[in-house]
Amino acid sequence: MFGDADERDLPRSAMDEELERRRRKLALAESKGISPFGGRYEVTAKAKEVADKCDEIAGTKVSLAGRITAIRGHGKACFADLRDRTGRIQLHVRFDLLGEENYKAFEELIDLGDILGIRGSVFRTKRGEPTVEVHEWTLLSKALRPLPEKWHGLTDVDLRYRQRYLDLIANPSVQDVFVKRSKIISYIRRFLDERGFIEVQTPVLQTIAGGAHARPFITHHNALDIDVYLRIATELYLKRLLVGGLEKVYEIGPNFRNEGIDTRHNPEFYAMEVYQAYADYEDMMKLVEDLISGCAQEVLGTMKFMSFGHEIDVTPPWPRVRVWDAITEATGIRPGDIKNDEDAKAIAKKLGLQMDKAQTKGSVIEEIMSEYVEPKLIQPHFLIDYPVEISPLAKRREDDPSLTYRFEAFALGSELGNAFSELNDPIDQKERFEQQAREKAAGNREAHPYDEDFITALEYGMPPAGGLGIGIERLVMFLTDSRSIRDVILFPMMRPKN
RNA sequence: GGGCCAUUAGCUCAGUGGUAGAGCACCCGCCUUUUAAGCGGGGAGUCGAUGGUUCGAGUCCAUCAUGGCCCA
Repeated sequence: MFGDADERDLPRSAMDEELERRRRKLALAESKGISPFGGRYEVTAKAKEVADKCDEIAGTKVSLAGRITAIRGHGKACFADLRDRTGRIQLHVRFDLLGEENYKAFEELIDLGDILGIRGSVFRTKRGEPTVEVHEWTLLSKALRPLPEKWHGLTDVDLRYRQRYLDLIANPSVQDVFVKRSKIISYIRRFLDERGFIEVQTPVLQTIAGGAHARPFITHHNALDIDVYLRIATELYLKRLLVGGLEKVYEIGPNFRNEGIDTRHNPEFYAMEVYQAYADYEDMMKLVEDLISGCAQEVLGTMKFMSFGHEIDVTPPWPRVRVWDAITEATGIRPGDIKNDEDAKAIAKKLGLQMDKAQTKGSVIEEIMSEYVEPKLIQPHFLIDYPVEISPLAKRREDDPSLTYRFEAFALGSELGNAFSELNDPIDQKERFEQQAREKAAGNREAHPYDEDFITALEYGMPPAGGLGIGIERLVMFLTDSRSIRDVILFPMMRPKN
């Protein structure tokens, strides 16, 4: 009496039934001699082009390919939507044009989500919709799983990031962001190439992870039996190329930082670094203004746009504010108030700064900046003349050796770029590394590591130079009004399921 | 690391201790210019997981998992 529950009687979920149904259709297609996963297909038109030029090309034959995203049955005819990279176009599939067998095959075999090639002629319906009257259809790929819901799309952020392909299908605006990302990177390359820079590739696997303050990922090279790090920056290698005489170089590529994940941080991100011999940080400020305003003009068609609820204007020139002027204005604290680490601790206490890092002069200044100054910088600004303690690779100011020729570009309270006149004095550089080593010993895990070979390179002579780094994701977020870095990275880092 | 919130059908969401719901999608029927097509009918669930409280838990409690927001 317990053994008679046949497998056929077990409850099956809607999903099981759907998968089974689609697989049956696949088998049915094969039995009719129709390949469910077709091959090359000659495409002569795109959806948007047909829609835009509908009246101009009405009556002409076109060939399109794309995914079926809606079918509206009408008895002996049906309307369907076909989506390609450019947009959506309506199809009209008619019994009287295809004949009984072919029309029935379409009705029986095609599901939402299938990828089809179609040939037909362009017309406009009574209701004014640009449409392709289908003469021939070809199954190019059978979808074995159903698409997310057509009206609300896919909103579950977990699913959106883990199954980005579904997000891209269900939410067309997501495609726009990544097309813009592509255009931004492409513009940067064009901009720099036109100015005589050459793009280079330096190691991702490094034995000393320098050029920034961050903890690296560690991995292991088996043949050499050594630990190596994924790079946190490209800076020190690019400067070696200045020593080598390449003079104007840049690199665009991934960096890796072993830190937490939030709306502004992904452990893997893209950065652009540029170095120009015989230039300085003034040149770099000009370059940032021209690059970002030009990029906005190229990609958005304007230098004034909405981002994070603010009307942003990136038209050059951008205001410049000295770091200490900004700190004094915001807090009343003057450079003389923080002469050493003891002063810094007292100031931190007075301001109620809660810091998990060691409270050194440099780190307290950084904390004051991020707490009191940076959030106010909504329109593009340059903060200039950073203290030497937090700028171990930047050249000292001649008129005040406690400061450097360094700036950071800010907008919407967020850093867009970091640049300086590069330190090319090997003796000073060595002392800065030694200072960083002391900070490391004092517990700062993000202190810059000592790089002996880099010192050696400088000893051969590096031309004075301006250098610049820009985080690509921050720039894309800024220009596309994206609230999370995960919205501008196709496959952001996620904790694995199960 | 701390606080708050979310997790229910493939998707989007209702459901405040007493029979598991809707829209889309899916299946069947009608329909040859519709478009969130329409009309009629139907099937679909490990209510994130594990414990607990209770006569009875999607609902209350605890722990855990994943994600989001805020804080550090």
